[in-house]
Amino acid sequence: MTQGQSRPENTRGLLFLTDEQLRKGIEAMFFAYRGFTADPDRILAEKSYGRAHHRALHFIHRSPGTTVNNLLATLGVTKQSLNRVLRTLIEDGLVLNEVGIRDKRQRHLTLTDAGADLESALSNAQSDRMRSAYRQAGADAVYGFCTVLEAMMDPELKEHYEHLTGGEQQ
Amino acid sequence: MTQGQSRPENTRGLLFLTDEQLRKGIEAMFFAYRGFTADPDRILAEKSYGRAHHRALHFIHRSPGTTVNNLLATLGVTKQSLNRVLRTLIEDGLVLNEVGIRDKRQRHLTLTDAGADLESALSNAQSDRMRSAYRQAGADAVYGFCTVLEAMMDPELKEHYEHLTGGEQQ
DNA sequence: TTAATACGTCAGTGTTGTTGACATTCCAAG
DNA sequence: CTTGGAATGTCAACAACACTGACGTATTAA
Repeated sequence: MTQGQSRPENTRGLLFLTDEQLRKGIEAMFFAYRGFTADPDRILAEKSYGRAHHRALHFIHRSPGTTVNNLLATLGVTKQSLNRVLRTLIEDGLVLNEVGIRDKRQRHLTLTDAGADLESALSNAQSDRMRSAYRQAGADAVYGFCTVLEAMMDPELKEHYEHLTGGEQQ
Repeated sequence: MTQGQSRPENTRGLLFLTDEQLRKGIEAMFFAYRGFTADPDRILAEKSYGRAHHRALHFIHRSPGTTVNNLLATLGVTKQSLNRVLRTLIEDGLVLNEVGIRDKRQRHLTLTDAGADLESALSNAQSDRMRSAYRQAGADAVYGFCTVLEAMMDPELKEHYEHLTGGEQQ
């Protein structure tokens, strides 16, 4: 905090928000997201992968055995777009693609050891910055951070976010 | 908050953070950023512009008369990439490009009335969601939100962020 | 048997980013 | 006044990642 955001005041139960405060939040999101992706991007560039590969690895790690359709809905891209990424990951031996048992149309996606290694390298790079930011900001700030982010999500996306924590998937 | 993030505990002055908490923050950033850009993206799609046009309009609005080099540093892209975007904005009469007086090599960028109109439409769409999220989350959460985001920025980017608030630009 | 689902793929297109090379204009230092 | 370098603009080529539309193939379910 060098200059810091002035704390919005709560008058008569309704939060008073100036344009300045809102604009500052918008710019904070822009600049912070750049920092958020910077570290994994450097690792990915070495291996000539992109952010899309990172996202796929992350969510496959998070929900091992997930199906293509599940991943599609979580990532919010078209199957053609995801397929391009998945194909290279499978060819390179980072992701396993297994035909479903109950439903043979489905393909279950899992990380191989190599895939888990890369995912973990990317995840660590990102987590390091996140941890440092959390520690700088303090416990209460972290709680507020997540609360605002959750309130900012599209309701449909928020469901995916919450499902991940529940740990379903099949 | 349906499930919510468990509040990290502050033991012996050092914030204790589980992998789960960090991962949740990472996913929150991912899903929230999608919501963050969704509304302006819809407006931009109608006019066959992209996010890059939005960013350019935003920062020109924020610092009227800024130079191309200033904008370049703030946006963190190459001049070729920015030039493509600026050219269409100038051709379409949304941005004014004036040769500098003190230094005639520089081009000073300003929004035209039409440019200001579009910028304001985009900004309002984004601010509406931000305001709603802020109100849902409450004043303390907003303060924490900005604090963590600022701690997440690259130091060099953070300077740009802070300069904007100071309101410099010659 | 038929319709719908899950997946993959081919082809084309658009936005946004990147390098590298090169020209122009202009300021400032020698 | 010449020259080096900074600021700007432009051309070409390329890559990542998104999109649409169309088609094919299993497989499941009605």
